[in-house]
Amino acid sequence: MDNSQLLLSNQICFPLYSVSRLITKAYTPYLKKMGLTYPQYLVMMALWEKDEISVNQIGEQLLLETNTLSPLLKRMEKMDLIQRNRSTEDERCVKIALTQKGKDLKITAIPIPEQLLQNLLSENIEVEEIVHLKDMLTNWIEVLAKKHQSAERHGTTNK
Amino acid sequence: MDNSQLLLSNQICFPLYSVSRLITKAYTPYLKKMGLTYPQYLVMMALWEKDEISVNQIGEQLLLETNTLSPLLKRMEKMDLIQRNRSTEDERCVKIALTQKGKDLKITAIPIPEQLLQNLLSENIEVEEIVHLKDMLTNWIEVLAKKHQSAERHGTTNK
DNA sequence: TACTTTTGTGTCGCACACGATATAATCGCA
DNA sequence: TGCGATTATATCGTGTGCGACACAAAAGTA
Repeated sequence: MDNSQLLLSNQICFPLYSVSRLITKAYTPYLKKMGLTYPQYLVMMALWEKDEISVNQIGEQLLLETNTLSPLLKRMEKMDLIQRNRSTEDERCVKIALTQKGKDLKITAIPIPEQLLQNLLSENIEVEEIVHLKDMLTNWIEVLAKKHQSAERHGTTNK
Repeated sequence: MDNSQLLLSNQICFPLYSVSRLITKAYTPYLKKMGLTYPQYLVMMALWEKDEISVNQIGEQLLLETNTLSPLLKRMEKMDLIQRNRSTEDERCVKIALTQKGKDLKITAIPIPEQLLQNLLSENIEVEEIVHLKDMLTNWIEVLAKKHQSAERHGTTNK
């Protein structure tokens, strides 16, 4: 029987999974200095871009569910990086706002992407290749995330 | 100050992280029928390729540490998919062998990669793009994993 | 041989991810 | 207005990942 497709080397999933973890690992030493984990760093970047957004809005940007974000945000509140406040207009919403400490951390974070880039370049990976990869993946996100969202709306769980 | 690099949209890390999770999620319904999680599926693929290998060898292929694999393999043993036996030549090694049930599961698994591929193609993602992406990422793995291994050998923990 | 180092596996603790489900607030509509 | 459907957030349970560390077996070395 033909099982060549079952070879690890022939699947797109495994390289994606591995490279994602390897890149996260490459970030870790830099983030550790700030006391952040990688997903926490993503939340901070979302907030540095636009402050005072709801849990849901963060989830839409990072493609994370609230059941992942809720505990994560509570940890970040305990670290005094953010504040969680229930919105007055809509009591269901929890607005996430940066504390001064959270805002200040941005200065420390700014050089990190450049340092990571230099890391990759020193490994003989070309800038063009990185940009190309980023654009391809961003396109995939659009396609795959849209599918996921529409599946949610129409209810995949046939209870 | 210039902080354009801090934008989520300008980083390679975030698309990698998201697409990896989205692809894993695309696999989940197929794997669920077999009672496997995604990392368990990876272990099974490694074993279908070559049976009776050590925990370490699985870790080298999947780029996972033994502290991740040990509990995972114990769960798979409880599911009667594999057997764990300490090697007689080297008492430190634990050899992982497929059970009959584990071997039989391969038949069920064979059509999965093709189905996933069809999923992607129906989203207007070209085969050439997938192959291209796979090759690029496989190259990155080589570069990033080698770096990681050499860092381990020379000891990053300066105790 | 005795002792140090390395190797292979494992436990522990912490932080995600996410499916399933709960709960309260808001919305939509008859 | 009233009430079922939807929405926003959260809790719980399970399964990874991984840093730190433990421990025994094997390898290296004086």
